[in-house]
Amino acid sequence: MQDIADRLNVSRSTVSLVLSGKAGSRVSEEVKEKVYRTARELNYHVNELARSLRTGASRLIGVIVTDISNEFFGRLTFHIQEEAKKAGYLVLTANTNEDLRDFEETVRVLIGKQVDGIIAVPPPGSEETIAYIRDMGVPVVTLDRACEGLDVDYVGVDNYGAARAAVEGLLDDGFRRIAVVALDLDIPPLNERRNAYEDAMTSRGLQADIDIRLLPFGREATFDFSKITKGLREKDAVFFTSRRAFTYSMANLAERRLDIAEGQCLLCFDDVQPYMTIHSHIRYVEQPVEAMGRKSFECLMDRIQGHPAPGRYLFTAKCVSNHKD
Amino acid sequence: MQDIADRLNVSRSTVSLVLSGKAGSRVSEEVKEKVYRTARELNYHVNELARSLRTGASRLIGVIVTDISNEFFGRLTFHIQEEAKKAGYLVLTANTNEDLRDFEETVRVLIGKQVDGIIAVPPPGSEETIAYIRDMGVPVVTLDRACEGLDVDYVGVDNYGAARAAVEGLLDDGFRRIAVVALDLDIPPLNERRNAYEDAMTSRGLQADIDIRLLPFGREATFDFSKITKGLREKDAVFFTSRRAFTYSMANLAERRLDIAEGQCLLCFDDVQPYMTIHSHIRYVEQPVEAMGRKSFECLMDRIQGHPAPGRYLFTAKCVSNHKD
DNA sequence: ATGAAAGCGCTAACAT
DNA sequence: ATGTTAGCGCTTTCAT
Repeated sequence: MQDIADRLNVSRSTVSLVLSGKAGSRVSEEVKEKVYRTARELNYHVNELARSLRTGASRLIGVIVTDISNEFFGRLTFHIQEEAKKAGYLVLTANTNEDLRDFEETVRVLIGKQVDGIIAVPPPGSEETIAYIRDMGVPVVTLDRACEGLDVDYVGVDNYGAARAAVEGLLDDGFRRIAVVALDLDIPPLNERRNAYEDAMTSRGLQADIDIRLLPFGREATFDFSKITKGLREKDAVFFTSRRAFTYSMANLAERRLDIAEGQCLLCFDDVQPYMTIHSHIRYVEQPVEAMGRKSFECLMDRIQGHPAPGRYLFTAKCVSNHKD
Repeated sequence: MQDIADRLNVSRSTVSLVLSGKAGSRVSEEVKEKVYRTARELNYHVNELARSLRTGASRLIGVIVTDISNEFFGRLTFHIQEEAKKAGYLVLTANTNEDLRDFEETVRVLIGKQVDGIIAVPPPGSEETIAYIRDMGVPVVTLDRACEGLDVDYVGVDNYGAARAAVEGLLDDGFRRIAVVALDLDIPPLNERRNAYEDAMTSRGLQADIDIRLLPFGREATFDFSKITKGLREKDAVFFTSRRAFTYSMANLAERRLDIAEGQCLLCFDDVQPYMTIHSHIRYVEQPVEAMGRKSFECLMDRIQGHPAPGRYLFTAKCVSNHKD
């Protein structure tokens, strides 16, 4: 910058004004032109770090998810990034693997990097950390999972409502003996979906048929899958409360050469469209991932721009089926 | 920092020394202790931006992929991030959607943010941009796709070798009429896989049976899928050159109620393990994603730490089958 | 063992 | 319309 100024016999401030687009009519067109040209010649790039230090805004946001390799979070992140790009922000992404320590550490590092805001999928027990972010004066919006009793932005889906409607749809269509296969993870969305199932069954007087199978969470978990799925063939329908529960089961079914019964209906919370060929009757609950990603970024921008009141945005999810008729 | 110094009647330098862990024996244990305590009391966090400005190292790296919501890239990114975390780096991620302009712009922004290095999946035609990054003095490693004629780090898989072995494996097992379904995208990995197929067929005197179906690239592409897949049922086997080609086809098959022929073998380049239930004979080529992710970060670190010579790391991919016997 | 001072590259009052 | 100056928060050499 000094180089440009020297070459042109103007001051650094003038160059700064021009290059940051804040010149307006304060600098003559002639000088502006020269500055631009010289900057190009010298292959000059502003040092955003220095700029951020001075302005107090890094134009960086942090996105903390459970696991970016999970397609659901991958898609959310993608849409957040596309919005961020338009708004001139860059996105720092990090994974928690549902680990609280990891989350805390990541938050610390992100704040150290002076991010202008954070969008986070809070792992279990992270309420304090979320409150801490907010108290540090860093705008934060929680995604996918709400933080109970915390007045902070939240963007998510109506898990209970969508799951309940889907299960009742099953019941309406004559599927009565419905089992659940779920990841053994204590997080709100999964809990709500299970609760919706239990309530739906109970409201139809089918509490005796409530049947929940838990899949251990974690990659390397070795366990007896066949034991967990024992008797599943006899069910009218199976409700998988997340894509991971579904794909995990499918993969294991394949390995053990088990199969799915003929007229059985498979219901999954989350898009499993590519699996529609597997079986003649699959239904899934489709979350509006793109809208959620966009909304969470929009929320964050509102907060960064000083909007005071946090909001809670609950999206509805619709059920899709591949069944004839 | 000044606050801490004031409270303790020491200088900022002393505080800095202690807090950055460079104190060694230069500061008395007593003062060190006090500094730590006071920092905690005041809830002090170093401003990494200022530190980076001063030290010239941002501890930030950029990862540019095609599309983070694609599971392959999501997993690569995940493993890069886990390595980065260990090494004390944060990762800025961005998507190009295979668009060159987008890539160039992203590179510009990342360099402006003073990233210490970039790991990139280069979109078609990005050789110049890659060279530019390098010439700017920013360490760069290309991932998944090599840049022809550019002496820059590269981490990828032996696409040709793995595809050729997989197709010849099919031929050895008596599948002769093999068709290809591929995304219509001019990128090295996809091209190599197609070439391997053509060469394998030709080497067995089956050039007359070469049959390649192209799927338009891009989300909103509307086209006549059934036209593209016409006659596929009659083939002995179908080779999908990428997961996207595979899942896309599966999704469409499902929609149109088409099906796959009995004894047919489905071969896919990339892990489609969860689909193993679909059909009795599926093979897929499994890329060592974790190793690739780790290696690319390791490479970048080498370069950042001043290692001079770029390397090319070609991983081998193995073929997996679900067929009995 | 500790402090003073300069400076990383930029911006923004304020002055001219 | 342009320049001067101070300073963002930190590190680091050089003195003491």
